Amino acid sequence: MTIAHIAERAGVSAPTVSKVINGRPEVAPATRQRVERLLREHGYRRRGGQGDGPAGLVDLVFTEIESPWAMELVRGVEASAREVGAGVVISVLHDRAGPGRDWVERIAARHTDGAILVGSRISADRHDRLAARSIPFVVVDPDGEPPAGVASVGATNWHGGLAATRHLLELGHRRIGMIGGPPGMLCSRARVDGYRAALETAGVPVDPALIGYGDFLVGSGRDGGHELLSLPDPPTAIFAGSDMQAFGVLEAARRRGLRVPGDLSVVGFDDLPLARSAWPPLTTVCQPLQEMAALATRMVLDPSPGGREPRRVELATELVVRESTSPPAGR
Amino acid sequence: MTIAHIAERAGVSAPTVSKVINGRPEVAPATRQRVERLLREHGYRRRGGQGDGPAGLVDLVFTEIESPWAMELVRGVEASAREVGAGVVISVLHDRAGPGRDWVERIAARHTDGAILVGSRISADRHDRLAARSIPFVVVDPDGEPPAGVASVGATNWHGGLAATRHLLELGHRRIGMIGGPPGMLCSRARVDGYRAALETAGVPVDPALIGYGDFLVGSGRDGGHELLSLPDPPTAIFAGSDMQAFGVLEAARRRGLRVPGDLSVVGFDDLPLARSAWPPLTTVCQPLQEMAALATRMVLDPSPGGREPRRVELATELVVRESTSPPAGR
DNA sequence: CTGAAAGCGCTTACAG
DNA sequence: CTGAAAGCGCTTACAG
Repeated sequence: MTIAHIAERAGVSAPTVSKVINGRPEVAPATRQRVERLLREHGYRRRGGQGDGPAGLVDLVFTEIESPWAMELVRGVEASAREVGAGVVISVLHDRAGPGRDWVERIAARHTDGAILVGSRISADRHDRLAARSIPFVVVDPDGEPPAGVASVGATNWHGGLAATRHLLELGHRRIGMIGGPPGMLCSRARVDGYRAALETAGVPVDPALIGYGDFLVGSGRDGGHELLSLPDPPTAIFAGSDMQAFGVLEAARRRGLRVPGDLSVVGFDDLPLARSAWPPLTTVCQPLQEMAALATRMVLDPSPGGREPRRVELATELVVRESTSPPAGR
Repeated sequence: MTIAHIAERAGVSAPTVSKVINGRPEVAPATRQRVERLLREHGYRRRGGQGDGPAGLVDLVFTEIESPWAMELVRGVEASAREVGAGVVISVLHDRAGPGRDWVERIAARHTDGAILVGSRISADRHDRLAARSIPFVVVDPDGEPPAGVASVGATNWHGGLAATRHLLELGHRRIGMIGGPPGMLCSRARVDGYRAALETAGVPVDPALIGYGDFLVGSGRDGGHELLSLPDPPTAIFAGSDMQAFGVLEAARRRGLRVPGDLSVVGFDDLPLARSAWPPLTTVCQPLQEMAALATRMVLDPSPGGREPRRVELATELVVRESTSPPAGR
């Protein structure tokens, strides 16, 4: 499928199609739309010479890569990209607002076969530009509700939050603190809502003073932990929105001379490899990060000519009980 | 610099140059050599059309990415690549023997601007192929002595091992265990040699039973820790070749009911962000991973027309004393 | 806003 | 083993 083919079908000349692809301004809106639609329908790809073929590249775009959490995703994407001989291009946005205006042009210039966005937004404009160049893409753990027609991959965060909180309730805890991730992120909100749902189902009142928010990193767990433990009536258990936050809570507890789980039970979320080596080994909600990454990669790289309609997939989470939880001291 | 220019200078036709670049067999050895030399000297890069310019891609090749250690390198490379608008392609070899035969062809096909190899070997064959396509490359923490003419980046590992061991000696320890990384890796051997040098300088005999080797990951620290602590005359301090191994040692100590640093002092190597959040906060040797990565990226991406001769650079390490070390119990 | 013409860098098929 | 010729996909400069 070359520029000439598209031009013929659109009833325009090759140069005009070239201009549309390169985002030149001097094209009539109606023409641009007609050409973009054909480009998309035929899955046009630039070929940089006689028989270049696809570049064999997936773009993996993070907002931050401070947590080992990101590495799990990298491992998953790398492994499935390798299976089909593709390379993985990593970039870091440092901004949850999503990729900038010229991002699509940059990745198109390197002939990327598809893009995976992690934890960011995707504007309608970026979405349209990707579609015009038929670069498939998926959002993992989107920040906010993605626009209609955007495929996404996540985990059953609500269920995870429910299971974690239920576990603490079953051990006999009644004052259970929660330190969530960024409140704007769907995955984070769902975990908090699962926590609330478990409390409400058990007839335990939800105390807003027991709910804090952070950024999924160690520091926010430490700060949130100190805050909750300074309360006049402190919690006997804390559910953290991520394993890193849980590590921060452990640190805060130790600094205050509290033993875990004797004086304070702690539950994390993610089940990073490190959770097993923490002290005490961390009870946490396992989300299959590598599988999520592999699925996103396949969605983006596999032509699957029939099923091009965008999907929203949530993979199952599972509570993993280790040694950081026990009945509260009073019992 | 186009194929036509090279052809003119080599006194051959453009198709012949094209054949050399694409590794076609039907070129006389003498011609091939002459063309390859010119290609290299002029830093020829394929341009996939009128004004494609460089692809803006750095290949970052790991043998494994299980440790958060790898993420620090990724962060450093990504940050400096971004400065010059380049993307970072990550791949994982799962083999310390280095990249396979067709690796150079694959990265050349995507027009990579340079390659950074982490912790692997680079064969003379791969080296020659990279040179023929003038793809600059650097090895970070090479496995074994790299061939002559290969640029490398590392840290002052020997000094780090010396400083860590000296610190333990100054605290009064005399039986100091060491759990090193893979004995084949230069960075690992240098740390062990620094340990030996410190002991010898202090007049403390080196006991081979106190030296173990592993793979830089948590598991090998745990296993090595248990082994050392099972000795009839166990060490009062352990120096681990990496922070992850030190975490494993902490785990082994706790499983045996030993307190750190009361019953056992532990020193790591790397100073990962996690070292600060460990319990107790880990005394460790800081190596500037992000700076090492940034330097490697600049070496590979910066044309620096004058200074093309390969360099070997070691960045300084520094002991960071936290709370996992103290005088031995007897004192 | 559009396209015929010229041009770019590269590759292929084939004659020698 | 080599290269003149033809061709590919794309872009640019410019006339209308």
